[in-house]
Amino acid sequence: MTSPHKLEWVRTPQQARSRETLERLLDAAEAVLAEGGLEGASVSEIARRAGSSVGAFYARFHDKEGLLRYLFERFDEQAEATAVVALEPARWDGVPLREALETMLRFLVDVLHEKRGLLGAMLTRMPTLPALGLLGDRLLGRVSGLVLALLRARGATVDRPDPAAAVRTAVWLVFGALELRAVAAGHAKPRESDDDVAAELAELCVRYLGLVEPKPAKRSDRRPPRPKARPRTSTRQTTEQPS
Amino acid sequence: MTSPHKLEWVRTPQQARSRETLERLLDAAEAVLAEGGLEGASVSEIARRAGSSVGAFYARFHDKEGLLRYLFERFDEQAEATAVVALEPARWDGVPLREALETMLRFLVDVLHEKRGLLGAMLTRMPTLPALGLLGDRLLGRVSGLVLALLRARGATVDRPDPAAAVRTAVWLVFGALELRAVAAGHAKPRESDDDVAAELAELCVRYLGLVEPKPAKRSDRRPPRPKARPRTSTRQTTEQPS
DNA sequence: TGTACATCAGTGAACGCGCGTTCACTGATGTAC
DNA sequence: TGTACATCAGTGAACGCGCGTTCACTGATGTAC
Repeated sequence: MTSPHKLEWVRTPQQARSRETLERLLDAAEAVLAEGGLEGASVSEIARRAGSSVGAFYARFHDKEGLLRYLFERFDEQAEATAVVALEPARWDGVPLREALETMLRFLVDVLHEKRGLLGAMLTRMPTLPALGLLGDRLLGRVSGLVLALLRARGATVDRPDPAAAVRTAVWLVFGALELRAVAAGHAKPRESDDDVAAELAELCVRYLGLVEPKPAKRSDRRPPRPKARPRTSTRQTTEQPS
Repeated sequence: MTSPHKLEWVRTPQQARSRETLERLLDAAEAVLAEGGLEGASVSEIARRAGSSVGAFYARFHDKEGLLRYLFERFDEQAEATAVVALEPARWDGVPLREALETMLRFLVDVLHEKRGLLGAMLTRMPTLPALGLLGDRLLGRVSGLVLALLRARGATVDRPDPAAAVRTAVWLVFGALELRAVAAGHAKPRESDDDVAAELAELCVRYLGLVEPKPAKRSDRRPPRPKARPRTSTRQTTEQPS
């Protein structure tokens, strides 16, 4: 809400009441998208689910496109903020690389499944909205950079001529596969368990990147991993920095 | 046209003239899907592009849903038939595994890009049409089986506890990543060249599966690879067996 | 604190547009004798 | 081969429905004095 460029997509609320309405509309939109896809997400349905009205919707957004753009941009911001927190080297002090990878990937499986409605909508809109592709590209680049930094901070070596490019490809592979899985899933549970998928993707990273970690110093203060940060639920903005 | 279950989605044409109209409608539908996605693919637009009329459309299909189901099923059949031909061990006699992989993956990049409209539509419809997910699952299983058979026929070893599962995962990764790339691309050219992508995916397969091929027998009749089979353009059915 | 007024927020019926679908009709093809 | 009829194929205007969007109106909140 504080970033000024968002004024393009949403009419800034002036009172607490309308801010709440806005949040409810956003939550409802994501819920409806997850259940019925873009086709089931009519403005009246979104308003109904939010316990609001069509008029209230248009008091907040210039048009339906505005809602979608706002949701996409918010997703991008939340994803990046979460990645920054999750990939901070300090968070994984004393945790073996493979375990760290698995924990992160398991988390990613859940997030992408939760956001499958939004992801599906983004995929649908991508051919028409080239800016969306750029958004995805930017996020991919940002996450890859963070992963590379994390690996370097741990002193892990990547057995590839161009580690940066290889990491980028690995991130792309993981996102592509999980996005396909999440969007294709619908409500049905896929055949492989989420844990198995996370473990396999960790295996993929280790093998594809040729990851080797230096022997850990046998410190006695090895802490167990702290629980991973969850992305903010859509009722709050996630622009604050990681602590 | 010969498989009887298709009668559900399409009204079998009786004359050559109407068969041609049907083909033109199908081609137009794919073209329109590729350009404007599901949203741009109205019945009147499809008919217009086919140089036909709305009435002619409904003479062939019960409804719009019928067209989509037919296209999806035809894609599935063509994909499977192409996979059978492309993954036949004899085709790759004397070709090193890595080169074979790269050639096949390069081909896959092109096909998925060509079919990006249809793939996008399938992704959009998947949450609503659970049958589509099953279709994808079946194809994934079938292709994985063929890949595994090809590897075995060549005497290549897979350094994984459960080779079948690992191959399946690899196929899933490749499809997911390429589908994301193709659908997200729209008309813009992605940053990495198609050749680079194919090479990287080959690297992925070799490393992730721990592929090792036995030294080739130094036969003098080592033939160069025959050109890969192209999938049939939509003006012909692809139910014939590989020669 | 109380009152008057301006602005913000929300409501839901109404409108117009584009879509999927139908249908009365015309033209082309095949068949019987 | 020619003619009469039946069926197949195609046309495009018309219909109805649901969608996105607007707007006249009511209610809530904030502010000036």
